[in-house]
Amino acid sequence: MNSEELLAFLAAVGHAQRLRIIKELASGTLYVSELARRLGVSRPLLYMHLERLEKAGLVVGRLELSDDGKALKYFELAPFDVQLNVDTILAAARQDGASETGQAGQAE
Amino acid sequence: MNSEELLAFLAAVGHAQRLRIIKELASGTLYVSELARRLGVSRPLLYMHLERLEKAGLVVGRLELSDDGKALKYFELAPFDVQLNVDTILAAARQDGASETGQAGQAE
DNA sequence: TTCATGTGTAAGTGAAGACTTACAGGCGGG
DNA sequence: CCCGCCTGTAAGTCTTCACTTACACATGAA
Repeated sequence: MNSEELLAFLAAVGHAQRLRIIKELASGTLYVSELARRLGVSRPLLYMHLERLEKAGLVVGRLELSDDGKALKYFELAPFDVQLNVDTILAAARQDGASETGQAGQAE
Repeated sequence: MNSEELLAFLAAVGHAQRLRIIKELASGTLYVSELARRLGVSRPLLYMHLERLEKAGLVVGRLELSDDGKALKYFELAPFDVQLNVDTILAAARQDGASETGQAGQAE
């Protein structure tokens, strides 16, 4: 994880609404409209946030067909675990220059 | 650490400039003007960021008098270490309602 | 006194992003 | 056909926040 990815991650989580989304999804997968109702948030707004969370790798969405033929966009939490301290940040910065040496290390 | 504090922390770190400030301060304490020069940032702007970092508890500043009588505002990193995953976030949320029971637990 | 260093803040500009309203569909059922 | 549910996205508004310029003030040295 380099600086850019770390930043995207932190900026994604560092927002009240998105934190709420994570909390809600923690209890299980939901589709967008249902999630919007639970959070009391407009669907387009929720879309924006989900998009951002997905880009940062915090959630993943998939389109599914329900029994009665309706298309439902389900979102679920992606497992993430980032230790945040000075060393972590410096380590991320060190990755920036390093041109992907080593054959595809662990976790991204 | 409750949701509010966690959010302040994440929002503080989730910004490119402030991440740079942390990196720079990682190598040692600096006073504002010097830090501004190193980062190539205007001093008032740096002030804003430092203020935010200080509120979130990431840095601490103290005013000192140099040998030649000049007042220098030094900033240094405060030790921080936050594990960021779903459980951590849910744990923070759980603290929100809990009205400070238990006599002053560890770390804030 | 003037110049160079520093702290601190006020006030304005500008861009980013959060949020809304409004629309384009698709499907099933009355 | 017209509702009810859903997915998408476009196009605005509006607020927040990043950032600049400009000032007031203090000190030590020339």
